[in-house]
Amino acid sequence: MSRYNHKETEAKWQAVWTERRTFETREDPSKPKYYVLEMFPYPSGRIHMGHVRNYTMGDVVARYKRARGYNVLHPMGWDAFGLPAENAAIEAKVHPAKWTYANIDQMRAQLKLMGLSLDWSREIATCDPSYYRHEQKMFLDFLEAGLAYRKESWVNWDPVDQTVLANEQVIDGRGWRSGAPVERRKLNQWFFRITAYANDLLRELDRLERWPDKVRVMQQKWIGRSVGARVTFRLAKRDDALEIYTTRPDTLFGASFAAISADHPLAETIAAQNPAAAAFVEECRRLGTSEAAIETAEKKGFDTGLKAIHPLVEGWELPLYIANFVLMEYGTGAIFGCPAHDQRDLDFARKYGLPVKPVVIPAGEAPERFAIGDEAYTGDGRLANSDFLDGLDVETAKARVIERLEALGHGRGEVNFRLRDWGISRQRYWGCPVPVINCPSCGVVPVPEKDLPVKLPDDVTFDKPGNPLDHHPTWKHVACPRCGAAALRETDTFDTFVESSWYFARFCSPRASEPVARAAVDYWLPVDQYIGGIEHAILHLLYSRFYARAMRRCGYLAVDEPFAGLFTQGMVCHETYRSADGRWLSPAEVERDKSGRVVERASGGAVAIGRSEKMSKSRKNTVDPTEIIETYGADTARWFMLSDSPPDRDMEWTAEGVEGAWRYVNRLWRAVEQNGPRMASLGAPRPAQLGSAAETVRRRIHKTIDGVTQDLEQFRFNRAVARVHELSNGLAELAGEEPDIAWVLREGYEALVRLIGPMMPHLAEALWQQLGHSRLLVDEPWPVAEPALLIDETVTIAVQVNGKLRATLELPRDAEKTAAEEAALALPAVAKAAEGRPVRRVIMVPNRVINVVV
RNA sequence: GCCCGCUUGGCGGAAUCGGUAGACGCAACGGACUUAAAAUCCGUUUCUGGGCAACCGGAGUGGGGGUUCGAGUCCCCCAGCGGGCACCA
Repeated sequence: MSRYNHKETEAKWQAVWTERRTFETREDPSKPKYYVLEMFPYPSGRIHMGHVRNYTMGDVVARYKRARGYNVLHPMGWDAFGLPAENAAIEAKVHPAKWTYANIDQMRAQLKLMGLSLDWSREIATCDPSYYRHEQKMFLDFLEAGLAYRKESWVNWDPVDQTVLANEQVIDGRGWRSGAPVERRKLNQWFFRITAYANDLLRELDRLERWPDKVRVMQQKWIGRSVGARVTFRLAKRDDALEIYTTRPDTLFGASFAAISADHPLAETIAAQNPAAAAFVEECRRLGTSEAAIETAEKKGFDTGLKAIHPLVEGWELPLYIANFVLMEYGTGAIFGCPAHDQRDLDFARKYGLPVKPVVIPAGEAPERFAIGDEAYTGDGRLANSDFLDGLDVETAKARVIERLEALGHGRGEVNFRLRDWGISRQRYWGCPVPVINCPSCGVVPVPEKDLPVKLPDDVTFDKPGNPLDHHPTWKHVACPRCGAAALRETDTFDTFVESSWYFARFCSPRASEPVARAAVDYWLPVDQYIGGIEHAILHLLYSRFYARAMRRCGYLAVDEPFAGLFTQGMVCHETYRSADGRWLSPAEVERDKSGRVVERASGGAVAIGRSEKMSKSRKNTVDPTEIIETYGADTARWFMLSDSPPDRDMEWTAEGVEGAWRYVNRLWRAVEQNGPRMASLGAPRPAQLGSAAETVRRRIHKTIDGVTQDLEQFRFNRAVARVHELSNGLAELAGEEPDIAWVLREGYEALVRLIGPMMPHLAEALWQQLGHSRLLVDEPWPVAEPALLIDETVTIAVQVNGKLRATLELPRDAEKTAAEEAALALPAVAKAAEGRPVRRVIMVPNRVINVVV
């Protein structure tokens, strides 16, 4: 008997698929389309297990949908701009382009070993001018449409990476990549007007039914819609006024102060004349948003001496503070403080001895007796101490106040969002150049379309910090396209999230001379199933949703939502190992000794086994996919990836688990080979009479087909695997040489092979051939279960007494209630459990349970 | 602090509508084959009491309470773990 040779088999079928261009796709209006996309990789150098998990899942979906008759688009490319390439340039003195393309070559070769059903003819790399030129073209369109703009603004500056970070890239006050504390700087920056779609991006989340709720909630919070009012406070003895934003206009009569952000223009004006104010503003800036968060923020303020006049009560003046807890980026950068009903305002009021007057009284409390202690009251209630609002509930009071403010010309209802415009400028080399020219007399001039792409220069140096494009001797010096005068090219490049915000559209027509070919995107978009990590739940997915809208406005697309279905996979984890002296050890560096203890391979020293964590270089708990594929084959790796854990949860990679998967591959191979002679009735018609054993197994076969189909539809790969195992076990037990047995055996193995096709494509293809087929399995349709075989003729019914299982009963399906009851009551176990008590009730759930209540 | 999710054998997990808890895999143990080992095959494996045994009983899905003929599943309270947001006015 031949042993299964994964190397030969996998190479063979990969070559066959490639030669036949099996997975190359084109638009075909006669077939339903299905676009499967996995988040494309950053070409870091080598693929990791996270990629294997991601692309295995995508491939199962793609191959399954293909078998179901869909015209499947399943492309792959490279998210190729980004910092690591520049770091490599600095550290290894290799040009970012060279480094990137070498990595791409290596990773492409690795991915090809996995046997993925990818259309490689559509491969794109975002660092290629043939990709980013279109991005530049669309940027010019966005500029014209008012969706891109430049403004001077405070930015998050990463002092290590020497670049600007989007708010989304600042985590706990630190740069998401460098981990360095972020500083604040004021720079001229390019932005995408994502806030223009804030409402739409929020509202449309409800319609993304095939997205995880979790992701929708995260985006919802990120967009952060709040309903309130903008209120004007005139300033006493000055001719200007202060605009504040509040969500609690109903509490205006409980005001005791007003406060502005240290970054508020008024604060800057005051600081210019008052050194103490300037010092306080400086302190706030230094602590910034980052430190404040870490310190759980003591509320601090500086009394400007100015007075804000209450908009509803003539003559009521409130002190105006500069306060460290007021954010310039939200609302108007100014607030009114109502200490009784806002915890921050209360903390502040207690510190500076300001009045605390409750104006919302909870039900059951008397207005004159209700007092605020250390906690602000933020709940519901009736208004009091509030003039014309007294006695109203909160919602009505809000509406009434807004009406009054509008009538007085002192304010209006306003909706605010937490979402900020997307800052896209980066002071880096390895990104797409912003295609504009800064002319001393014309200002910002777009690069004319005929001059696109603005290519990155190759001859750059990385020997000093900052932007190599800025240091380049000639690149930025150009003539103004408008007036011809000497001008400077913009040296900022785009945030790399820009490239990944539209690659899904480019895949539809990857060689088009325009950003997208309209017919192609109209056919393929939206992506039917997108698969990737939860870490992109906000940034990438929100940016892509914005981009689709922006592209639509500029006439490129007809869809707003790029991803109709989203699946977020869990991480791949592994045990961690440490030597006695605290060194992390990789799984390859440890082994089990004779007594079963885990020891260091090199020294035999003791090893402490740590908990399972996400595979990472720092913990050294990584396993190289290529080594696994070399040893066990791609099918084994894929099968194990799918087998144990639900795909949305973290999974643990174990050597034993891989071994188990590998055993199954071999067991199946042997089973088909060994049963070859028995199943030799190739293509024979079904025998007229099937024995009961054969009949039973047939039912199992068709139930498996049905179950696996549903499992794959619902991303329950682990259950699909379990069902395949079950059927395998069932077929292995099928004994006898009779024609009916042989026939059913053949039906069973054929079904099994077809069902594993999407999961273990090489093995399946080899077994399909072994079973005597000349067509490729990949071109075969998905098996269909015979409905009649999904329903059993007899059922096993649980018999309970008072809800406790006492016996089971074999009955014909859909048995009469009276007959079933009689049979149940006749059971000795029932009589025994009843202990002579009379039967009070019998509850029957057809085909499932009979419960005798005594 | 707020929001969300999770908690089932030694382990990963299964149980679609409230209806036989523990499918399937891993690990472990016992046996067959072998000079031996590996591989393979067969069997046992939630805990617990009784029995040589087939078997008979009890408990059991993080803890406590509730609804129900019946709860892993629904409701309330609590704990632990994980994730997201976090001065957003």
